[in-house]
Amino acid sequence: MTAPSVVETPSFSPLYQQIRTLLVKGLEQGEWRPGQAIPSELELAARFKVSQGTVRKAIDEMVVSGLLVRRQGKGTFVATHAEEATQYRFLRLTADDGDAQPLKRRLIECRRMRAPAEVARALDLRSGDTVVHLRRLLIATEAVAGQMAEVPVVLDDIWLPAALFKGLTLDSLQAWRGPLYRMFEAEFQLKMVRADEKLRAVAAGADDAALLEVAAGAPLLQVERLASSYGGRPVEWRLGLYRTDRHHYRNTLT
Amino acid sequence: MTAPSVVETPSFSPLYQQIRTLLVKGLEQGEWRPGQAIPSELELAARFKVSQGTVRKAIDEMVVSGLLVRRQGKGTFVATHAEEATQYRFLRLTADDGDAQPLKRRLIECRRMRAPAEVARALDLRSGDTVVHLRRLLIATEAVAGQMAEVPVVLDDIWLPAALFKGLTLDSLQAWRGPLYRMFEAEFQLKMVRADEKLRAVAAGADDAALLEVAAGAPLLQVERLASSYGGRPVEWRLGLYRTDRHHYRNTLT
DNA sequence: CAGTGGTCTAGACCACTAG
DNA sequence: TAGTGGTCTAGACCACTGA
Repeated sequence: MTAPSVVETPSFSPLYQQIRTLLVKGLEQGEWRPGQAIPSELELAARFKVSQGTVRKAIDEMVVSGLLVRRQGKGTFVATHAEEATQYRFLRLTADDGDAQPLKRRLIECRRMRAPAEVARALDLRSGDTVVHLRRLLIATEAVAGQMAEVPVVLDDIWLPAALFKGLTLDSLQAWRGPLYRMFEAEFQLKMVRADEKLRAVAAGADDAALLEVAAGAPLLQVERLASSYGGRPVEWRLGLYRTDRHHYRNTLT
Repeated sequence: MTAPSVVETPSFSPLYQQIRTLLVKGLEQGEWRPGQAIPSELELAARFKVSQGTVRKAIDEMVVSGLLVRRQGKGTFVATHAEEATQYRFLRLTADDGDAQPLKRRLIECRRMRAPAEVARALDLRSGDTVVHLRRLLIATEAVAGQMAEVPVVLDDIWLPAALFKGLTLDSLQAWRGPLYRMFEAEFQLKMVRADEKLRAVAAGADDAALLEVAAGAPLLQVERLASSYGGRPVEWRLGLYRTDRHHYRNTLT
């Protein structure tokens, strides 16, 4: 048989990469929503006029990069922040004693503003564009001196391009029960696919210290995160301050 | 053709996984050393009596996990810490301005001792076993106030099971030019394959502060690392203190 | 040029899921 | 049972490397 061609995408790259590109485009355009199944491998092979193996290889890569999830006997599904075993897929903070109590959320602020220079640069906006600024606490429930107590562990400042988050208000946020990224997925059709973080140790300022219930000047782990959606398009910039007296940030290198 | 079998490994798992296991065993036993080529795919297929595609899939996984490296037209090679583009494959610290000057090393200490409880637990030793304790600085050369200056950025305390590092001395370490993990590979046939890190923000103690040339109490990024070799066997435990005033620890989530 | 990894096909059979 | 992903084969051709 002669080599098939995917006429829709010119340019020369392996077939399976072209197919991956087409599938990613489908995800971007919402052809298949998070949690839904994409067509079967044989169906896609027929549609693109390639063999099942080629489709398989394209899907393999997307599975590795966290875009899709396979379930044997059922199908291949669009990855979602909804049904993660762990509530927070991107949060690398773990309790030292390993217990994984769910975290409580407390929203402190939600307002629209002109993008500060640093935020505009990170989100690739023009310096005048409007952003939504959120500030919130994540609170752990843990045994302290024999008593169960609520201890704030994360203070996040979050900036979002207002153009992408129309209708986001303090009320709608407070009504939402569940992780932010799940809400972004459900309400704004924006799926966070990748995040790049820069970590530093910093001394707590007075305000942040008060919110996190530590002494001013106490060491905190600062996590600067740029999260992006399918095309690598930056969609959120956040600055987190983590208390690491009873928690730590875990990472694996290979 | 009837299904082939790999008689050497009973148990039921996919053929390609059995082959991966055999290849990993070859790496553990030093059949192929870091930097060397393993046999070609066709040769391995013949040896194991499977098709090339099956060997390919086994190798694919090992490439993803960083054990092997493919070079088209040349062969498949055992990954090594020797010829990394970046000198330090496992060091996630980056200068804020992005410039990647090589770091200088200064060895402060190398002595044998009974394993402290914490170290013994991490390295899976009995609490009486001997360990080698190293202490060293990594020093960056950077422009400070228009002048090039040497600034200490990392202080590492490193513990190694003495039984695995016979003959390691301060002199031999100081004679070695290059990353530590390259030396472990070359001198002790121990390749670091994986590392698990726990990050915290801490306040600098007096001694550490002096070595890193910061004020006592200054915030530092503490990186606890357990590095392991092929079988997942822990081989090194280290506690690093990173200055993050001009550097940051980078990480990508997917 | 021969030898390597890289892509692609076509078809077989297995393992799992669900009606 | 039908439909899905998972494994495996055999063989074709391409792209790159180095003698």
